[in-house]
Amino acid sequence: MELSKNYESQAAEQKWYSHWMNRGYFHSTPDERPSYSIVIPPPNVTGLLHMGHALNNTVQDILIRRARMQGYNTCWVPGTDHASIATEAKVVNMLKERGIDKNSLTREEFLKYAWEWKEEYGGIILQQLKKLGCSLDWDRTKFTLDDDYYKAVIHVFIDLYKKGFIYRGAKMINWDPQAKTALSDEEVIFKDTNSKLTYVRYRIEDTEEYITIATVRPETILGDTAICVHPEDPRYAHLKGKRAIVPLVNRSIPVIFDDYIDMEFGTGALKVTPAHDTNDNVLGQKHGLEVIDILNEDGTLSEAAAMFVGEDRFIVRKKIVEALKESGNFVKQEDYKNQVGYSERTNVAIEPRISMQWWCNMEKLAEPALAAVMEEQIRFFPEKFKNLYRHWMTNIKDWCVSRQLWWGQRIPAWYDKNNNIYVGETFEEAAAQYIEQFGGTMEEAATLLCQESDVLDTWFSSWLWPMQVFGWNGNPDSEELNYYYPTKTLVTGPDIIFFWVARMVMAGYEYKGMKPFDQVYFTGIVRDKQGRKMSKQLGNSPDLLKMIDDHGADTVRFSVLISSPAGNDILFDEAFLEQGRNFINKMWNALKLVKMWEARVDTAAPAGEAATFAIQWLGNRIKEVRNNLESDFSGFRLSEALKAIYSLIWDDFCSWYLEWVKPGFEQPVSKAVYDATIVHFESLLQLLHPFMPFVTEEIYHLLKAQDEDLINKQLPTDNTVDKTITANGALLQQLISSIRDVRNKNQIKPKETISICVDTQNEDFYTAVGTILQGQVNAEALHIVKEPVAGAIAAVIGTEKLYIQSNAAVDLDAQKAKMEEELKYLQGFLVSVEKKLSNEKFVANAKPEIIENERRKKADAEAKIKTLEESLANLV
RNA sequence: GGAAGCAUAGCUCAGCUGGUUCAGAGCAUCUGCCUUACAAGCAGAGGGUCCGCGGUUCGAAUCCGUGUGCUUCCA
Repeated sequence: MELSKNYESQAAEQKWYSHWMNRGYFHSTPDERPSYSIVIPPPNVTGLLHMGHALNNTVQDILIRRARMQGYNTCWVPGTDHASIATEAKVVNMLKERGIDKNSLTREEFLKYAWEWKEEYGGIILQQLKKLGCSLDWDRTKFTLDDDYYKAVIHVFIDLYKKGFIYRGAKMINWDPQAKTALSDEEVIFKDTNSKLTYVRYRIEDTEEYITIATVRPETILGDTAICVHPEDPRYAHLKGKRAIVPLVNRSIPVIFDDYIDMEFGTGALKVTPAHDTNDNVLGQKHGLEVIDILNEDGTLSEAAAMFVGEDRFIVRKKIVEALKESGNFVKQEDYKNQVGYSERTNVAIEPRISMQWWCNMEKLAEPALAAVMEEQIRFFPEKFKNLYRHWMTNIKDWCVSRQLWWGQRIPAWYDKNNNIYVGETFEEAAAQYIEQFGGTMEEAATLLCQESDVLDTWFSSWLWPMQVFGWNGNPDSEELNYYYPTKTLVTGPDIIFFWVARMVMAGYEYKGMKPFDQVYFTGIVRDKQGRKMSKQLGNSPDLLKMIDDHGADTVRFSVLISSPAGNDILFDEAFLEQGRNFINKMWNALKLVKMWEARVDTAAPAGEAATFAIQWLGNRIKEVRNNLESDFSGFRLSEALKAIYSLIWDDFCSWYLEWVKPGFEQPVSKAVYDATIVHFESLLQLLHPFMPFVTEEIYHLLKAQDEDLINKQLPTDNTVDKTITANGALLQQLISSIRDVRNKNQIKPKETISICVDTQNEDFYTAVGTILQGQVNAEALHIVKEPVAGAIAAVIGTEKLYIQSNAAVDLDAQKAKMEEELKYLQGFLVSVEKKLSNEKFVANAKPEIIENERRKKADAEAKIKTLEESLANLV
């Protein structure tokens, strides 16, 4: 078969993905094997694949593919969440384009359009994950608004309501005036904002005295219901019991005293607007202040403001300053930097607002969830996130779970005329409660009761994800659920540790009595070269699909992973793509070499001692790396693991092994060598497969006709390493490199042959691998000697004394200098080792293996020094 | 204002339980090679007071304290 010059990723990726799918390798059903399950962090149904997803999902795929090769029954569950706000915004836009106003639609009509949108555009991201090579169990694809899922969420809501955790109440919330919905604290992003601090004076009632306050939100003056000063502030002590007049609206408000006030800030006097500021609200409650809500739900001023009614809050902020100037209440304005909350979804400034919402008390739920992480029943990687988690869990606040939207699980509560609440799975259930209390028929109840129009926060559904994807609701002890739950590993970003991770742990303990996962690996955040977070606004996020088309999924996976140390942020640079491409090219060329040998296999030719050594050496190196991978994986040091495999393939296999066993030009290759090479190549591909699944599967099948696929090939468990062989390999490498260095330094042309003499204690070693050594340094002869060789370039490698004969002029001084430098270093080294060994405290305190190691170092150094000294003495 | 993390080669970063076979990788630089798998390559080389200071220890890039600089989270 003719191989193409380069690996062609597109064809191979399509071929293998559909092959794997057709064979059903990704699908899992419970069996006698241990399970290894992962639930995908469900991407937003409106989402498109970006670098963060690429990292996150590549990591999950690596874990799943490796587990599959280790004999686990692997199950990786895909799905999306309905993302209330984001989706509703998309649908509203779609409607706008069609000339339809959302407000003209009934809820049912709107939801019809929403589902239409979801069917057409939702889940694009799942198709994109296929491109990336993700081995997800597609038969299990879940959506947080699926019927069973919807019911599960409603069930949990009702249960928590009955337990008294969920309640309805008017509180200060974060209001998004664009999406016109409440947001949880976690959905608000605080940003440094350039504001203006406006100083305004309020006249003290019945006097000509004024008190000056400073505010960044002068428009809220219209809702002021008090002025507050510090009780110990001498400047204002005389105002006790006095009242002030709100400018423009001339409302009389009390001057109150509270030590909450920071006397240093501004003028030390604060205007209090309980309806529009969280802290003011607390003050208002404490002092029994009136609450005047001057804003509408869209951020315009309401009738209660009495001025600027219907105008936007930001416009009023400017206009009111003019009005204050006219009325003589304006004092001054200065620039001021402060933190302003913005909606995570719509990016508009959040309006603190008092609003009737549904809340979930979290304290009880948090207890077992906190303990689980602190006591490491659930392990966090990196561990530092335990602190963050603990901090949040011990300061947990009630969760605002209602959203003023239509897309989502509608809160199953009905109200009567008097706002009594009836909660039930269905209208009938709720109505029955009403009838029991007040009598009447179902028909009558239907006209009297109306359902809450709000839906639940999307996170209120995704916190059930690890359970409900396995059909928890209605069947909480199914074989299926018990087999896959708890899942093994959760892979997610630290930015949703509160939104999602913590809440899943709570739901897990509350509803399954068990943790949802054994361990959580928090990946880093993908940033651009300049360290900026990748975002749509900055436009610094590369088009991932284009990248996959251009470079291949394996290359993209490689580039993302190689730069992604455990849990640290990664600075993505497209230069990593080049490294990945070159790596694939390297393997492809190795394949070409092996395929060239295929035609020249000689069944009669013996492997020979040298090639046999090379085969054994590489076999042991592979085992060694396989051992190390174990710990890299258990600590999620995936970039380290990939580097180790990369180096094993490029350096050990391609640069050393293949060169060592390579037959001469157009020479036959021994069948034993050929077969062993194939086996080694396969082992290497297997190690790499989780990281780069397509190219490895492709090469694996091109190597020879296979009766299984690489994706399912089981990793060997015996990894006992013969250290003598690996040490001999290292020595051989060192000899080769050193002699090549000598050639370079002495400007011996590559084609010029040399002759080597060696004074050694290990004659057998040279008998075995001498041909390799000669071939690698272009030496026509290799002799064992017992005496120094005159006129040769002398070099000492460890305890081997080498003499290199060539046509090049011998620079004795240079050699001498080099050896003396080496000797000096070794002597210094020996002194430090001896110092240690003669230190009683060291011998008493250090671990035995450390001491043993020091003794070995001492003997080693002494032998090397002896050899060097002899060589130096003979240097003439 | 509270908390955490980071500071290692020109650049981007590894370095897991303290111990000279760990001071390392990729890119960049220099030298020599179009050697019949690979110039997307091969063979070599140079380059670092492991941020400053102090401490613990027989021993510190690694642990502790402190200063400086940067980043992030929370309020």
